[in-house]
Amino acid sequence: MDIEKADTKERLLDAAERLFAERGVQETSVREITARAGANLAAVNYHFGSKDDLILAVIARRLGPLNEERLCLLDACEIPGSPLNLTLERALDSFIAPAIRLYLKHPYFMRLAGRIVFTADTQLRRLYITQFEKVYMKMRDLLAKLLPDLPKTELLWRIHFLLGAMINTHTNHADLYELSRGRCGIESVQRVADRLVAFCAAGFRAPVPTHNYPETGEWNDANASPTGGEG
Amino acid sequence: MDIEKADTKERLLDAAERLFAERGVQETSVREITARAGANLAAVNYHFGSKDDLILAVIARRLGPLNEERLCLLDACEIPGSPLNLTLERALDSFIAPAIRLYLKHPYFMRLAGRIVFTADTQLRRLYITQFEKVYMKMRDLLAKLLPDLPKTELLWRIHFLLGAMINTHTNHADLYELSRGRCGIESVQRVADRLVAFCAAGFRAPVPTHNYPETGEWNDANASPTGGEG
DNA sequence: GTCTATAACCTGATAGAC
DNA sequence: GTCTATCAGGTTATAGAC
Repeated sequence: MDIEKADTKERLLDAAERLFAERGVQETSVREITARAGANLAAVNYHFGSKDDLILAVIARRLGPLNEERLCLLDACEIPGSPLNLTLERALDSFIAPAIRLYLKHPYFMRLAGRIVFTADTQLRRLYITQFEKVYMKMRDLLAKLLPDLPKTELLWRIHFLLGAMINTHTNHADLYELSRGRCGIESVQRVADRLVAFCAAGFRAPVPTHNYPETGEWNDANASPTGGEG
Repeated sequence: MDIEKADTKERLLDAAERLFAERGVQETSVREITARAGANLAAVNYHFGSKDDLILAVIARRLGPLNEERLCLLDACEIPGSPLNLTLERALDSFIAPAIRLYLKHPYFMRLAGRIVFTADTQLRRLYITQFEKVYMKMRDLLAKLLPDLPKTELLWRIHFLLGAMINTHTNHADLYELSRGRCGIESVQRVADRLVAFCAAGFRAPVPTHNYPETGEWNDANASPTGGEG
């Protein structure tokens, strides 16, 4: 079997992934996608049903495996009886490193992923974030064990900071590359996970600013109202 | 003079700011903007010339003052002869606090600002980032003075992390609010600057991961080619 | 300044031939 | 499966009445 060219369906996914990352999801027309994939205008509707379904397929193709790897690595961190307070870096690395590796392999997708988190399209965001919730909760619980003295509210804020730092890293690295005149370039991205882990580990271990509020020990996941309002 | 209602031009800016933040720039039609502003469809073209010029006006109205305040506060940090190594928190606060304050006052704009940084629209991004460069360089130079032992490449990476953490904070705070079941809510956002400063200050002071590369002492701003390519 | 009507264009989706 | 042709609906921008 020759390598030749992939089938139309996969070529459409590749073309859409790249164009969505480069020009935006809403801003990319089906015509552009089919043109780049060397397919006919009707191909998207034939293979995927609609443009929306193509978007879902582009996301699902890579996001599922990414979060599976994270869950697997996070699980491996929980070795009973081991000195937990020494494994903060490992826990953070289990979450961060898979994303950096995927960025090296599929930079267009990871740029697209970051743009989706920061998009105003609530439907698309909701879909993406829903697939992320399991990883989030596992990491949150693991970090809570590793940092038992850190108030829960503070921990959640710091995870929020970590997420921003990581997403900016794999989405807008081109800015840093340009600003640094190539010194923070693609050849050093393999060390980015280490840098980001070091930065965030120190941040998580930082003393809590000033106040000291009463804290409950629960996440309140249980009594969650299904229709939680946004603030 | 009655408060009554602002003039059409300002009502258009307010409506556009909110709709751009909630639904996206490209996704918002002039029809929606004029409808919300209680103006006629032709009003945008009459007052601003085009939709693109309206976008510029929305950004310029608030971004200029924000960066002016940051420059002013960063300047105030440089007091000759003072113990510089104790003012890292103050330097970071000079950059972060104005953004958090603006988020409290105009949340729609700061959400829009974050979305623009993560948009695929290169023209819009370029415009936004250009207005940001002066603040960036001043903060970078100030941090370099405060952290003379930190390699320059490492410093640039850490500023990149800081930017992501801050932008995520004022753009996607609604997610954190929801995930925390209201515990990381709007009533505690006034303390967010302190939290973010503490997190990042610790990150900047963290030991450099492993390697130790030869470092030049310059930023290479001078011999910058005007058409720098993106990586 | 504000409005209506419309031009010129682009979009996603589809019917039907091959 | 792939193609052409086309539909129905949305977009920005503008000309011209008031």
